[in-house]
Amino acid sequence: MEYNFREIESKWQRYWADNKTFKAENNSLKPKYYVLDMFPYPSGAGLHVGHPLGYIASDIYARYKRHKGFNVLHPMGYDSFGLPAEQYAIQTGQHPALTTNTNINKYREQLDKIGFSFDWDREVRTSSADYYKWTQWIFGLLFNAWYDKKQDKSMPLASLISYFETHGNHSLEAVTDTEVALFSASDWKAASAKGQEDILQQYRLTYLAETQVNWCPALGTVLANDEIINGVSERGGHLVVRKKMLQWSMRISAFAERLLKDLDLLDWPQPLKDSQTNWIGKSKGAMVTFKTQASDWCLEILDIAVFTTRPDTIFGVSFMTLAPEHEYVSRITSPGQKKAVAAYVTATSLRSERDRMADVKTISGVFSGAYALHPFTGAPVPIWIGDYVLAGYGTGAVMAVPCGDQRDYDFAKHFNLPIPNIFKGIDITQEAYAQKDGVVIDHSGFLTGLPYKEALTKAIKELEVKGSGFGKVNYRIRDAVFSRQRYWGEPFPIYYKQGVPTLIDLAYLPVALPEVAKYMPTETGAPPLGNATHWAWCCQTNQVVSNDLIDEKTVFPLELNTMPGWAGSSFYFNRYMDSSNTKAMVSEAAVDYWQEVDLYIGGSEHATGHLLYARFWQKFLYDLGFVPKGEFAKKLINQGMITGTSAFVYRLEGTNTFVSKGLINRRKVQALHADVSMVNAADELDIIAFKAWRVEYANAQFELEDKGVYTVGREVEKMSKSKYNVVSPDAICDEYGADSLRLYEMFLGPLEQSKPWNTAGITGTYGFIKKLWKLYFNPSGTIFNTEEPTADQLKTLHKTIKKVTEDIESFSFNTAVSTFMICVNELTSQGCKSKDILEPLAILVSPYAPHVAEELWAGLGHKSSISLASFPIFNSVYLVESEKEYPVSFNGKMRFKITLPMDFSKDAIEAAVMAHEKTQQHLEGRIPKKVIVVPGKIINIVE
RNA sequence: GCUCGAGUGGUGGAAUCGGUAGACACGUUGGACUUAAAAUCCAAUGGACAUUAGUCCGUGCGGGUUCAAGUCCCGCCUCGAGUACCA
Repeated sequence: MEYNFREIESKWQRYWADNKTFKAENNSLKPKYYVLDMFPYPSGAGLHVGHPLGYIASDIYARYKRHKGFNVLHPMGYDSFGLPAEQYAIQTGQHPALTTNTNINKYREQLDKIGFSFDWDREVRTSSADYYKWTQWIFGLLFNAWYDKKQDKSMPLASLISYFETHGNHSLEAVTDTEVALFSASDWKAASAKGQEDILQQYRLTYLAETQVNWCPALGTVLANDEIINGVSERGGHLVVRKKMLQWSMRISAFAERLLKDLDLLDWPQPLKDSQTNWIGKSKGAMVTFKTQASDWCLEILDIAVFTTRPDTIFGVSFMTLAPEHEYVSRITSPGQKKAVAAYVTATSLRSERDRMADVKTISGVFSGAYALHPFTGAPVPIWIGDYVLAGYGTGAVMAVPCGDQRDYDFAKHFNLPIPNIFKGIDITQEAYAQKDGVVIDHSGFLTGLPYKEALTKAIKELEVKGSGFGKVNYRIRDAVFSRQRYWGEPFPIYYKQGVPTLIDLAYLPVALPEVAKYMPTETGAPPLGNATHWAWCCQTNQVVSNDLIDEKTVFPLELNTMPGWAGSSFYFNRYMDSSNTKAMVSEAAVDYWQEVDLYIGGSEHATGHLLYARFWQKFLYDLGFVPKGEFAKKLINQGMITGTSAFVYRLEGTNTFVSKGLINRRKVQALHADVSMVNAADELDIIAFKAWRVEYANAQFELEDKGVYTVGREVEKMSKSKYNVVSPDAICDEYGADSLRLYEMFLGPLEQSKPWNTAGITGTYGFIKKLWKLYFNPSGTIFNTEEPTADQLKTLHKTIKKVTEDIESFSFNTAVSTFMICVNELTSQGCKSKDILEPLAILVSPYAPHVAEELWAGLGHKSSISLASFPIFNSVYLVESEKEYPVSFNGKMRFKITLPMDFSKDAIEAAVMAHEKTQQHLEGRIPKKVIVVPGKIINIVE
C-alpha cells in the first residue's frame, strides 16, 4: 500500500462530517475544555498559508485534549460584516450578502481541506439576522443601564430612575461623560420626556453625544481610535480629520479601572497586557481649578480645570495653555487678540491628524489676551492657546510648568515666557527637569524644602482645603464611538420619537437590515440607510414600515447609522456555547457549563481593539448576571504572522532587458515583483513562464548567469496579492496533503514568532509522513506483528510520549514535530514492527497529522475512528533511561566524566563531590563543601 | 522619545533548572539505484589548522559573577513590535 494522501484525506474528512465526530454536547461527565480561534473576516482573496497557523495550533490542542478525556468545545464562524464587501457592492452593485456568502463558502471549502476538528453545528455569522438579533439585544441592555460607582458595577436603568424620583441626582455616584447639573426629584418629575431623556443620555452606558470624531472622508465614515494607524485609516490608508458629529458612544471609560486591574487574572502574553495598560493609560495626579480674571470683554469668572500629574510643581506655573478646541477659547479671547486666535483655531482645525502628528517639532500657539489667577499666589497667569495641548486628553487645558516639562519649556522659550526654577540646585538653562527622583522643591511657599513625594501629598491636601482642586486618577482611554455611516453592519434597534431615541424591545428583534438601491451616502450626506424606502418603525404593529407612513404619532424614523465591526465580535464566544438558541443569547445551563474560553488563539493586532471591547462587554454582561465570569478568556496566545518570500527581477532602466541578480554591478535597474510560483528553490526563474505571465514581458530579453540561469532576488514581506508572494494552502494540500501542511506550519518555528514561508522546506515533513507510513505498511499491506517490543523500542516510544506531552502543554509545537521525526527515524533503524509500539504512536501523532493517523489506526485493525475514542496515552510516561554520563568541566580546560544514576542517591552526590575535588585540586586546591545534585544533572556547588 | 521583545551555522530553528552549543529540518556536496530523470536510500556539512589521533576559536559587542554562561548581572550596539505632544 502506498501513501495516497488525496484518497485518505477526503475519505476521513467525509467520515468526520458524516459521523459528526467533533460535535460537542452541552453537558458531559467529562471535564470541559473550550478552545477558540479568533473567527476570520471572509475576504474575497481566500486563505493563504499564513491564515491557518493559529487554527492548526488550536486544532492540535483540541484533539489532544479530547485524547486526554475532556469534553472539548472547538467552534468556528465568520465575522462577516465589514468594509470590503460593501466597497465591492458600491463598485458592482452586488449585494454584500451575496459576496459574503460566496466568500464564506470558499473559506469553508479551504478550511475543510486542512482537516480541522470544528463543531460546525455551532457556526455563527455576525451578519446573519439570527445572530445580530443578540448584538442588538446587548446594545439595548447597554442603553438601559448605568454605572454605579458605589457598587462599582453596571446597573439596570430602572434603579436610576427610581432614585431620580425620590432624590433627584443628589449624592449619586455614577459615571457620566461630563458633569451633570444637580436636580431634585420634583425637577425630574416636572421634566418633559425630552428633558428626561437628555438627562438619561448622560448616564446610559451607550449614549448619543456630539463628539469630536475621527472622520475619514475617503471612506465616508467615522473611525475608532484603534482603527487609525499613524494618522491614516487602518483599512486603505486614507486621510483622517477631526470633526464634530452626533454619534452613539459606549461608556467603556466606566470600566477602565477594572479592565486594568483584571489583567492580573489573565494568562495572556505580557506585550499584549502592556499595550492594553498603555491604551487605558492610568495616571495619578490632581485636578486643579484656575479662575479667570474678570475683564472688559468677559465679565464672567470662568473655572478652567486642568489635570496634572505634578501638583507639587504648581508654584512653577508661568502660563496656561488651552487646546484650540477648548470651549472657553472664544469666550476669554480679548478683542485685540480675536483675529489672531480665530486664525490659529481655523488653521489647526484644517490640519489633518496626520499633519499634526508629522510635525510635533514645530511650536505654534497664540496668546488669548486673558489671564487666570494662581490658586495659591493669586498672581495673574497668561492664558495661551496651543495645539500641543490635545482636546481629547484630560480637560484639554494644562497648567504650564516650563521648568518641569519639556513641552512647556519649549513653548516658553519660543514665546519668551518666563521659566521660573522651583527645583533646588538643578540647572534648567538647557532643558526642563522632568525627573521626580531627587528633587527638592524651592521658591514654592508652603512646599519649599520638601522632596517630591511629600510635596505631592501636601499640594493635593492644600488644594482640597482651598477648594481649588483634588487628587484624581485620570485615564487616557476614551469612550468608544459606536456609530458608522455604513450599510453593511448591524442596524441599531432605535427609532426617534420627536427626536428622542427610543429602544425597540427584544420581542421585536431583530430589526433586519433594509434593502437599498445604492450603498453610498445619500445626496444630503446621510448614511447609506438613508437610501432605504422602508426604514420607519410602527409602534402599533412593531414592524419596519415604509418611510411614507412616518407621521410622528405611531410611525417614526429609524436610526440611519450602523454598528462598528467590533460589535459582533464582542460576545461571539458566549454565543457559540448555545448558538441555535432563539430565546436567549445563551441559555443559563450552557453558559454555566462552559463558563469561559480556556484557550484563545489569535493575532496580536487585536490588542487594543477587539480584545478590549470584548472584555468590556463581558464585564457588562457579568454585572447584569448573564455570564458567570468577568473575563471571557483565561489563556490567550498570539500566533505570529507567516510572511511571504517575494521574488524580484531586475529590469535595466528604460529597456525590456532583465539582468540576473549577480550581474547587476551597480547598473541602474528597477526591481519588479515576479510571481513566486515561477521561481524554484534555487532562486532560478522559469523564463518561459515569466514571458507568458504578462503581455509586456513576452518579448523580454535576459542577461543570464554563467550557468545559463536567471537568478532572482529575494525579500521577506507580508503575504499579499500585490506582491505576488501568496502561497495558497489548497495548492500545498493538493501537492503534499493536509497532514504535511499541518506539520510543516508547526515545524516552521515557535507559534508566537513571525516567520517566512518557504515552500521548499515542506519536503521534510512530507518525507516524515512517508517514513511513518512505512512503519505500518509495505506495498503488499500491513506489516505489524504482535511480538514483544524490545527495550530500545520502548525507550524510544516513552521518550517520545514524555517529550511530546511536555511540548504540547507548553505550546512548543515546533519541537514536538522534531521529536516525532527522531522517533520515527529510531524506530525505523530498530526495525520496529511491534503493535504495542505502533498503536500508541498512531494516537500520539493524530492531533498533528489526523488523516494519516486514522488510516494507520484502521490498518492496525481497529473499527472505530481514532478521533472518537479517548485514550490515556498522553498520561503514561515512563523513564527508561537508568544511567547516563555527565561531564564536569572547569574553565574549559579539564574534563572529567562521571556516571550518575537517575535517582537522587547519596552515591550520586558522593561521585559528584569526588569528581569536583579532583577538578579543584588540580587547579587551586579549593574543595567544595557540598554539591547539589538532581537526577541527571549537577546544579550547583556551595563552597 | 517611551514600553516590550529578539540577536545562535548558508537558512528556519533546538538547547525547558547555569552543565557536551548547533537537536530536527531545509539547502549544499559526494555516493548508491537508474539508459536517464524523478522518487528513494547512505554519507559529509559552524570556522581555522592538522587530515592519523587531534588542537584552537566560536551563541551581536565590552566587562562581571561562577568549577561551569547562549542561559545570570552591569554597560553598549543592532533589529522588530506597540505607542506617541498623555500634561
